[in-house]
Amino acid sequence: MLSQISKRYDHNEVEDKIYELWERSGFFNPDNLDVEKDAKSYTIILPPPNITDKLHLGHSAMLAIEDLLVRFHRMKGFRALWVPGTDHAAIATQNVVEKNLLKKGITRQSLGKEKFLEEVWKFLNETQATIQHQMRKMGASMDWSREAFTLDEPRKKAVRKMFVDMYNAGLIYRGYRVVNWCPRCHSTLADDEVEYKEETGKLYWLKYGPFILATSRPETKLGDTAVAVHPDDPRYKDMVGKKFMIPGVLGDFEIIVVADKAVDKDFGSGAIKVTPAHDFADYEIAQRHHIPMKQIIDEDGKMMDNCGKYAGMTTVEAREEIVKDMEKMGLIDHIEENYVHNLATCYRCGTVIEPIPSKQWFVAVDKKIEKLGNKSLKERALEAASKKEIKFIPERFTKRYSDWMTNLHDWCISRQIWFGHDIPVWYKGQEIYVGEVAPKGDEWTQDPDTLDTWFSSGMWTFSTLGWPEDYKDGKKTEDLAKFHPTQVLETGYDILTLWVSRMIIMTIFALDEVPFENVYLHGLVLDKHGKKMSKSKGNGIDPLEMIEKYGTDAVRLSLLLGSTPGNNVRISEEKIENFRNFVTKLWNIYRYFASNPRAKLKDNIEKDDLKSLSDRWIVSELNSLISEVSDDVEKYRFSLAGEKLEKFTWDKFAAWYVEIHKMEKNDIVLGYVFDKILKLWHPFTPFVTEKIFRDFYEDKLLMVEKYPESDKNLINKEAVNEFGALQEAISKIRNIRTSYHIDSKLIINAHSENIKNKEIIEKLVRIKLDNINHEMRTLNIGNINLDITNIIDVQKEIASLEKEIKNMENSIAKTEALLNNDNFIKKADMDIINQTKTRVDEYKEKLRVQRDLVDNLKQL
RNA sequence: GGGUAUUUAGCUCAGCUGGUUAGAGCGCACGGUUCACAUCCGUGAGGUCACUGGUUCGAGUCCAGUAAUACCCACCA
Repeated sequence: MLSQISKRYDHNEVEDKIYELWERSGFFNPDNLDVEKDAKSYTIILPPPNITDKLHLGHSAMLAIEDLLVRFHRMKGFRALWVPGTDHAAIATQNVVEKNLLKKGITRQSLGKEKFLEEVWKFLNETQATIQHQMRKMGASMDWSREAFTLDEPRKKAVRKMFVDMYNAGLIYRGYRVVNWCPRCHSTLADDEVEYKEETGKLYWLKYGPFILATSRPETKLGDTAVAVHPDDPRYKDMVGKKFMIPGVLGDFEIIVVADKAVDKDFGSGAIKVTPAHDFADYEIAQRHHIPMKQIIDEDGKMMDNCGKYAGMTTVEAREEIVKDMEKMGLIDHIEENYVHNLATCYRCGTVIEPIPSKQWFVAVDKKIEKLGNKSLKERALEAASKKEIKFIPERFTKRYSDWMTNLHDWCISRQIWFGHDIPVWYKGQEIYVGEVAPKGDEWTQDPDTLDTWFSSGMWTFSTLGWPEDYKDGKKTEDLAKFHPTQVLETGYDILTLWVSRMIIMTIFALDEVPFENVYLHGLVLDKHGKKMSKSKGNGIDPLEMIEKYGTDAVRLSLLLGSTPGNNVRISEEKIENFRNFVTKLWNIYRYFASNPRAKLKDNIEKDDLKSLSDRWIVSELNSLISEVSDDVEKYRFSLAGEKLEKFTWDKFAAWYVEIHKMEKNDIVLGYVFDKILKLWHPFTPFVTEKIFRDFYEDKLLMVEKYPESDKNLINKEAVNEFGALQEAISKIRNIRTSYHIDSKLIINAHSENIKNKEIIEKLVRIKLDNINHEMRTLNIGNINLDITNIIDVQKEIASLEKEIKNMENSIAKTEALLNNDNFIKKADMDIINQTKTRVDEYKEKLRVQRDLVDNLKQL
């Protein structure tokens, strides 16, 4: 059989075929799984990647983790479902397509909406196909029959219904407000889509009628309608409530002085100018004091017609001009250079944000409604976390979520871009119609805006599971009943607030339940220097290239091991290469195994099948491993689980048991352990394990085999201890061989009065054991006497042994002191005390052996 | 300004509820290739677990503080 098995594991040859086999089997779809009638479902909805680009290594990490979870639970007998999909990423996609078109000299406006959208769809069909291909290459066991897109027909329908329902419940309203406006994207942005960048600018101190006050934006003076001071500030007490005429570059204008606690007495002069239309804090002050609003900046970020000679300038141009003019008029007190402050920019394109007033659609997060038990969306969303209906892994993110949710303002959901979900609202003069389908009659025009991309992705867990069809009269049916709430949302911590919190809000409203029971947050994938991978830096690692070079299994392992939840992972090609070596190791174990024509995988074993110490030992270790690994995976400790598996496979099984099998030839045990190894590894490295398994069973799939259960009866502590002693003796002899440069081919004579495991020792350390006590200079290891005549440097060996003896004596002293400590005896657990006692006995025994050894050497 | 995390071997990182002589991979040193595997095997060197206190019979692990680093949130005119 071995001759037919290729010497190398050729992942490129194997992987696509295996994936096709899985896909054709239909088992990605839980409806086809052969599970118990009352089997629980296990659902993960894939966080849909943006169709703006192909997948990067961060996505690969996400896919590796989710596939691990899904495969694990599928093998555990769950109705496992993983729904794939992609996100239309409204603004981001529009920007990418716009940029591409600009390279050809075409602008969005010149194409017109319809033609432009055609270009967008052309683009997204391509990237979508690439993404689907990449997911398959990662081995993702997703149910493609349920694949979704945030902007396909079913999702459009769901979004429309959601909007209408929320509107009817009074949670969606239209308001005229100051919003974050990106003059480049020509659209609003949500608060958390704004990025702040530090900038060194100037702080202008203005002579402002009776005041002197500081501002970084003197051009907004044209829109000022008030001055605000702190109510307790004695300097301005008498001025509150009075009106003043302020000299300005376009003539005098009137302001009113108001007292508001938002003002910081200690900053600047303690008085601030209020520009309600172009500053959030000012807008809020204006609301509280009923101050009028005067808009001076338009949607292009330019000064409006009411700005006299400054009209048409950008804010930056206007600032320079106005400052010049104010200086001429003597209105500038002084200018502070190098003033460091934060600049609000658009997270998609980096353009400076202008706060401007605008009519937009909002979701009210603080409004209490009956449907939510007279609570607000915010209250219910906070409850979900505090009542642990949703658990965060790692737990610390609960706090981040709650803090963010507590400070949430009404969510602006309308966007002035072309690509996205249409808003199901129609206008006829002053009349407004909100409904899932357009009202009859020609005179109605639909709202030209589209919805924030998070509105549709916020519905992702249920819009993909048949909502609204599978939800009648508050009852879930079909898929929605079977698979919702989902078990885990696995995603990067960077979108905890952007996305996760919105899903919670939307789902609570639509279904009166949480979207998922657990939120597992993985870190960012960084390069080996801890830097973010990016195209511009050229430090990115392309997942497909790595898969091609090292195989998917190796790539998956490099992303799963050596990391902890919520922490960033550094990855390098060397790391991937390393795990490729492990996959090769697994393959070589298989080659050894299959070199025996009688080799068969064995699902079960009887105690009688265990013939030797080695058998009892490896089977015991295996069964301990099974329960630990299951437990680790269930508790999201993938890295730990993988490391334990690796250690078992490489160090225990390959390095020890397989070597011993060459002598003992217990094929049953070998087949049993190997069978379990393949199953335990499958969720981590699905391809190589499936390939090996299929070589034994043409008509079965490892993917749907039962996950191993630990059999406690096979755990044998004595065997583990005894084998440990054997390993130690062998290591010691090997150690002696290397430290004294004994020719590796030289077979050392040795004798023992009571030889156990003779063959193993002889073979593994190249000695010849007999039980006749010759007259020879010997070195005693355990109960083995090595004939070291003329071989070793006695003094050197004594010195090294004495060092060990000293260490051992220290350990004994420390442990005995502990045992003599009354407090320890009184307070420690009985188990711990017993363990400690056993330990001290073991130490003493070792010490005795070593002392004998030294005495023995000294006599030579 | 507020918050969270990180700090363990030369490098990258594990270490779950406090309890053996703190681990892995890479790198390094030495030795090894007919016998599954040089993408390998064997042996070894290398750590005051950032620092200072505290709680405890017992601290890498818990608490407080300090320092460095990273990130998040808020935004102040």
